[in-house]
Amino acid sequence: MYLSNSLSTLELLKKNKIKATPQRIAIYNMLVNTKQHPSVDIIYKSLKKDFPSMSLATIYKTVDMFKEAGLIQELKDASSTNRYDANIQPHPHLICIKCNRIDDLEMDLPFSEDIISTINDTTNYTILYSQICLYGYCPDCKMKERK
Amino acid sequence: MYLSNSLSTLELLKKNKIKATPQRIAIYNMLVNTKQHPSVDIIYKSLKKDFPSMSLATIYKTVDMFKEAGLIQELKDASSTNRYDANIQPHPHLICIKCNRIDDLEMDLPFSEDIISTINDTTNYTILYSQICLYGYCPDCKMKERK
DNA sequence: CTGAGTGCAAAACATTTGCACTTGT
DNA sequence: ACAAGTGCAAATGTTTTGCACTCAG
Repeated sequence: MYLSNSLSTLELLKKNKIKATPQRIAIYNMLVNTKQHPSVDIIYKSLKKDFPSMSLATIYKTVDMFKEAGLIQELKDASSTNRYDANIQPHPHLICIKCNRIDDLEMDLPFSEDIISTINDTTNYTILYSQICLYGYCPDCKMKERK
Repeated sequence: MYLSNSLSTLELLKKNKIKATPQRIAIYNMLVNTKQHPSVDIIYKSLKKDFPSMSLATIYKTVDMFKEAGLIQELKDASSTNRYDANIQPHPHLICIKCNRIDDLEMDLPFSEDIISTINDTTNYTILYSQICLYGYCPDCKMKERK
């Protein structure tokens, strides 16, 4: 089971001082068990069967809270819709500009801590996190596409 | 003048088989003359004095067409609003998560052609372009922020 | 002259908000 | 018990669309 060697979702939320409601546990579990980088709407549809009355607003509030707590990361697909990832390790994303599918790229991050420090020094920004997005056609859309 | 050594906007549009309307010329000129990565709304407000009847829809259609033609690049600020840049050289962006200001980072792109080829081969994606976004506080917001 | 472009208003979405009701601790 | 969370509906903000009018080539 996915939690065998780690905290249960309940414990994780408590550890982060987040009140553990069934909805929040379900949302986190869904995110941690998929590689699909789901949108709020996908989360909503996916949990609909277990929580028929769950509202989109709850999911928006929840993912926002998880993001603030650093439990998940937010990214945007090619059409700008927010997508969520329970893998909080910075890692490049492959984004299909046709179907909006998002995959992870297994690769080292080009921005080391050193580089971030240099950027902070030279630009006067305070960089907190970075994202690398590679846009193009996914394997499926590549075949259908002729341009 | 900014065009002294290059094509006029009129010529550039014609070269790209884009019908050169006054609106399109004005939008492109505005983008090429700023480092601010403006949003559609900013472009709209900025051109309002010269084109009082210009509509937002025209600007949306125009930037989309320019993007498809490869004349500008689109990026998204921290709140997801689309922003535009007439500098089509891939370059990392610094994005303020408080005021949504976007600056360019003068730095080499970590993704060389070689790396893109490798990614294309190993992932079966066809990568067309990439974006590197560094999120944090800009110099102005850094000072105001206390957290 | 004619198809492409523009402006307007309405529509379509994604996301946020206010508030009464419910629930975890 | 009570502050915090949820669900609903309405509001907001951005982007898209349909269509009659206009204009660049």
